[in-house]
Amino acid sequence: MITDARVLQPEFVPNDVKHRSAEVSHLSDTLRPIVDGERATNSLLYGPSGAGKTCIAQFTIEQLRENVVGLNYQYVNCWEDHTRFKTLYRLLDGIDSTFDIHRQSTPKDELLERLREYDGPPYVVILDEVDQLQDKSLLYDLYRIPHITMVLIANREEDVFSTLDDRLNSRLGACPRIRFGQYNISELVTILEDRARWGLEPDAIDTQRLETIADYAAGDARVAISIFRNAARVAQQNGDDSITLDVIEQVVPEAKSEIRQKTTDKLTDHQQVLYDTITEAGEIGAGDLYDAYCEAVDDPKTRRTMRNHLSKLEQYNLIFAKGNTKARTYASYS
DNA sequence: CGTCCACGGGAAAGACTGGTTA
DNA sequence: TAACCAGTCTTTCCCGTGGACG
Repeated sequence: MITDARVLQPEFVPNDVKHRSAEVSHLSDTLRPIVDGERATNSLLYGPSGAGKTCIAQFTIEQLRENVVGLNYQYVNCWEDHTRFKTLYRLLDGIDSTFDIHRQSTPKDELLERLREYDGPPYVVILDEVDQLQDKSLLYDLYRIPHITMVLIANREEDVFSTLDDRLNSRLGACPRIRFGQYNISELVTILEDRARWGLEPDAIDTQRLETIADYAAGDARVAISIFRNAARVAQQNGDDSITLDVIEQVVPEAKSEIRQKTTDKLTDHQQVLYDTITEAGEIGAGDLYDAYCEAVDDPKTRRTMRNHLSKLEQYNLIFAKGNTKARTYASYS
């Protein structure tokens, strides 16, 4: 039933994107100077998850590459590479300059220096989840490298700018910001229709079922595609020749938890214990939480480390904190 | 109103890890 | 093989905050 599994993958970037033409043209206008060999301004894409930010950034740059010979670009997920070193390393990787980098023999700021010395074609870098970047001064360093153009991506623009210092705010604060809203049901349906046409046999799924999926996804294209992919997989395993309503309803929970799972997989054991404890308790204060945590693990870390973990969990949108000082409590989503 | 104190979070020193070098 | 080192994680130290309590 599945004819092309690639188009069902979340990272698949289609040749043609739907419902985002305004955003695409805004971003490509911003990047246009590169076509004429001039310096383009940096930009920020922001909006809720599953609104198409990453997809549109990659799509637009792919388009740009058709017009600019040798244009280099690199996608960096600052969540996965949240330290200064890792982000820089990945940026150098995008221009194949990592071959002789060793921690030992490479002086401290050799990585940045090498980026500065790069004199190839223009270099467009996508910094996804840029609010997760540990050391924001890296943005300033990158800002000062003329041939690098940054496309920043975040959920909320204030997450980015509130953590920048003054000099960065005055520089990046003026950059074009492109807002992405949630998709509505019919937009999600057309997105899924394309994937169905490209990746499934004809008549494997009808519009009504796609609407059901879109409904469950609540505006999040990532969730929609995840439900879609899982439903197709289960239907194929069952030997069905089409995706039934039952199968869709069956995979909704696992599709949604799949996305959360991706997050919790990145947690350390100690962070996982904290997260589980909070989820179990529903809502818990810092003192009780630390006691429960010490009970649950053999070698508890200090309170300060727990606070570091908690703020990490909060950044990951796994938990949220209510109140500020003494009366603060932690609770988990879902 | 002043004191107390649990809490959050910045800064910096220290510990750990895994790969390099002599 | 042992000393070494950069990056990263953890701890220590510390200060500001704001609710509780007399």
